[in-house]
Amino acid sequence: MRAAPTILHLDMDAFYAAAEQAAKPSLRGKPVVVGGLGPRGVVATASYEARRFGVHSAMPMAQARRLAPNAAYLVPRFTLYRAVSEQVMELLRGLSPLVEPLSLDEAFVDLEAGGAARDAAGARETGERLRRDIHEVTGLTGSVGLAGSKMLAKIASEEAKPDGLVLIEPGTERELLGPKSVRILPGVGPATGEHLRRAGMTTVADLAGAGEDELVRLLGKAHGESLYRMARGYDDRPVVAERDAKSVSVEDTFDVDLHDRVRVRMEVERLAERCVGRLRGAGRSGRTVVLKVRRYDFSTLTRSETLRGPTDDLVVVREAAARLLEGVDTTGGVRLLGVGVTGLADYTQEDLFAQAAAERAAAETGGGETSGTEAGGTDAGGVEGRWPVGGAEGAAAGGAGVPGEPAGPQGAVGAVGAAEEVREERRWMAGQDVRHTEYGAGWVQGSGLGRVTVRFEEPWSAPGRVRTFRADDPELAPSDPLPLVAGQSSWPASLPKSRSVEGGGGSARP
DNA sequence: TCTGGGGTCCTTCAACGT
DNA sequence: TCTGACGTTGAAGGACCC
Repeated sequence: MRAAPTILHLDMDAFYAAAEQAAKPSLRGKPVVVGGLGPRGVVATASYEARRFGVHSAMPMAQARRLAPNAAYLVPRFTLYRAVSEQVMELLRGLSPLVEPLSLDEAFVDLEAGGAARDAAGARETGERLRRDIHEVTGLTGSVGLAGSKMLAKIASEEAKPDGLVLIEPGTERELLGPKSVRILPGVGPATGEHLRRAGMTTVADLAGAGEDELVRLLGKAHGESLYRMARGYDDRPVVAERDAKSVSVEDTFDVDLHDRVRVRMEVERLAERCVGRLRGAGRSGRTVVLKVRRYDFSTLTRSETLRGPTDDLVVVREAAARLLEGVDTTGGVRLLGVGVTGLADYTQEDLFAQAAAERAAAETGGGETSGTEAGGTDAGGVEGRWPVGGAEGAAAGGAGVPGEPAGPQGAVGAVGAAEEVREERRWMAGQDVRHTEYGAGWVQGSGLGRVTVRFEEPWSAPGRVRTFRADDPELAPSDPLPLVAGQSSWPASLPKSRSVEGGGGSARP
């Protein structure tokens, strides 16, 4: 434990929803829910207005719609969130070289390493200045926690929400933690919480009083020991700036369970392509291929195969995934499929060719495959953190589904199809940025039946008017997100190209 | 109309080599 | 040569986090 509260935890308030409200003046002060719009979507973030109706993260979207039928339901726009996140992280890096991002909207900062604060007063002033800067640059609010450890700084920022700052003075930790629920400690989720409750422990003080041996007996060595330390306020985990990923994976939940074995195999191949695209985008290769299957009854199983050496070869990964699928019974239906690679190594050319050659020789498949690397590289490469945008298709858009089999996630097929058939019907997602040659910038409020409704407004304008167009109106085009604050010179100039065909349909106001 | 996606870490068990 | 102890590795699953 440090002598001064110089670990800072920043947590942006209802980040995705707040960014949407900042971008769309007509939604300010209104309930906004961001998440998957398909029949199996869940809530990613709800604005504070929506939370008053009981809507919260990870809730099934259908349930959210029942609780808050008049909220705006939007598909996530990671392009925007990433750009705003980068602005925030840049401000944090101005405070210290030791910044540990946890996600797009959260990070730890070691203020001591940056010399930004040496005592409580200095830390508080730095935190308040940061909050002002964030609001000035992004138009959004964030909550700041300051303490002598990561655990306490995170608890402090939670207490500070929304739009506040809380500092925990060293020496007050146990008194502060004691009466709180065990669930505030990192690593205590629903299962561990219930386990502890059955053992008669509901507060942090109960854990501290139980003793290390008892917690180890209940939860195992690693978990028990770390929890005992945390319960007494000890946490010496350092802020770590750079972390190498240990695995890369992609998965898709289908709108309707898949029963056709051929279709299942095809989806596994597509997932392998996307996975390898991401792997290569990160300049990595991996040794263990993992197949994940969630069945109709939500039971999940994984199968894995470790290769002789690391690879980033599409053919190798695809064939390994296909072999793993052979050993899985899919009768009854498949709800989700995933393909991942673990045991990551840094990419080397030698590894690639040696492994590819060895695997091909061993498998003796050949089958007309050439190098097969192009598909993986161009498909979904580099697009990470995607929401299941495909889930919004089919059911909501009411078109362009795959005949026979219900429409599932369509990322790869959609993109390929669009390249060949430019005249194909355009699809619009609720919340998507657009530009009209006459009316300017706006966003899709809803679409369907060959029509798209657009609200024309900008982050710095008054709430705008709504107009409806034909879905194939040539004057309407997808566009990149605008900065949330007018005249942003620091707004990332090279935003990823907007993905116009990644989903469609749905409505912000059903 | 129940329950996403992308991760990390830990535990258990079995196989295998020494 | 056989057997047990032990460490390592791989496979699978579970809990947790955002």
